[in-house]
Amino acid sequence: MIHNQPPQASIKRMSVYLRHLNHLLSKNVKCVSSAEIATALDLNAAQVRKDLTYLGELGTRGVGYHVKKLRDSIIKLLGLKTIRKIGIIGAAGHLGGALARYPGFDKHNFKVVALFDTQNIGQEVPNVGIIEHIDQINKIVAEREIDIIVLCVPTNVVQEVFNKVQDSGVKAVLNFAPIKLISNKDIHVQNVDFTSELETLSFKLRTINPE
Amino acid sequence: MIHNQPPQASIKRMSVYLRHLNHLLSKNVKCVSSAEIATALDLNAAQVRKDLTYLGELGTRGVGYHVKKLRDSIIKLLGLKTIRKIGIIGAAGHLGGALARYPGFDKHNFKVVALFDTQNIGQEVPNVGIIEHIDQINKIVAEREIDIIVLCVPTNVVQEVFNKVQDSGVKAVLNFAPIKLISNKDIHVQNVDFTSELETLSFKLRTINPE
DNA sequence: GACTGTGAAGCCATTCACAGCT
DNA sequence: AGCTGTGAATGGCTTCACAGTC
Repeated sequence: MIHNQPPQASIKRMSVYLRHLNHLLSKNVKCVSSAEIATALDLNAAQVRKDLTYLGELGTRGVGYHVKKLRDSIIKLLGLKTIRKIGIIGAAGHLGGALARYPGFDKHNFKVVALFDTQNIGQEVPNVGIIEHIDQINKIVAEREIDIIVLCVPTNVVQEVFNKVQDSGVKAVLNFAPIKLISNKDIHVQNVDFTSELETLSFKLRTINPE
Repeated sequence: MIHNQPPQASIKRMSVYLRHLNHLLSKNVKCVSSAEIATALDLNAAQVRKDLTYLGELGTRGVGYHVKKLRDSIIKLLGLKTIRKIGIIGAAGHLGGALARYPGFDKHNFKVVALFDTQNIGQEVPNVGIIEHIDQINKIVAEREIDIIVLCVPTNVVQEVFNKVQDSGVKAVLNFAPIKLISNKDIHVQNVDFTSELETLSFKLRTINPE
């Protein structure tokens, strides 16, 4: 059967599968069934199978999936065979600084190669690098072949900073500010919005414990 | 018309509307149409109207929506009329520390009332509080009426910590670790998974720039 | 004329159910 | 027997299109 692009929802789950497969590999598990994956991740087994067919027909009927093959296919699908290079803007702030020091990037095939801010220029984050001025962004993006810019700047300046990022030629942005960024170019934007998640929790609490 | 509970997707957008309405209020805008909201937030106007009817029939045909009334209704729907109290576990870490210092909580009707860790007990986060040992969680949750626990602990211990959190009687958890938490009680869990967002970006980059 | 509220239609994602391998 | 791959059925969300109101 010919497979189209996997839908957005499947892509999100691919990340989740990838982590679980890494976990299984670390426990030396060689083979896994869709039902086992579904149980571990609280999903439907049919959905797991349907998602995995976007990778090709990797399973063996009556047996299951080969963990390593599956993992490698997901890494390939997600474009993680080569390490993705990240630049963090707002690295002098608390959140930016925390991300710069996040130890999990290596394991996930990402690498922080640049730190930007308008303050604390020259300050070093051990094992990562030195904070550089955001005005250098065009040059540094090109030189270090940055794939993704992570925006950790206050909400009131994020649109302005985002405009500079667009001009730098970067094609993907991860935005931590709780605001919809307006873009005029073809640039991919994903948002991490913990405020919204907190408000969702607040709503759910309300249904248990209404006024 | 009788309205049921708004669907999950609408709740997520309520957060987004709330922020936009706050923004409009700060610019002294009194009245807004569904089309204006839709343009600003990159949504469909019919969807905005449908979402807003979950709040009741607040609009005026031919005119639009009263910004303040709309805002108050969303705050009520999301259960944010009373401030929601937050406890942060892993407050001695980089991410937990950054969240403890996040200045946006006030504006969003959340308040950090407890900081937990197993290290750096007694250390102070200015204007927030002192880091206390996680073994105190049951007592502190009850005393300070904590609504939501934010988990900023390393992936390899998060399930273990989550088990303690469940026993503490808290009813909502925001988890920053990239793993599916297994729960045995009725507890609401939302996840913030920036690793997954990064992998989504990596996938999108791949379609521009395939191997 | 402008804009809301909403049934109906359309679209996407999930789940079912079973044929097809091993 | 056990498990995958997948068409068909279902369910949920989004968008259309227009009647209803100011």
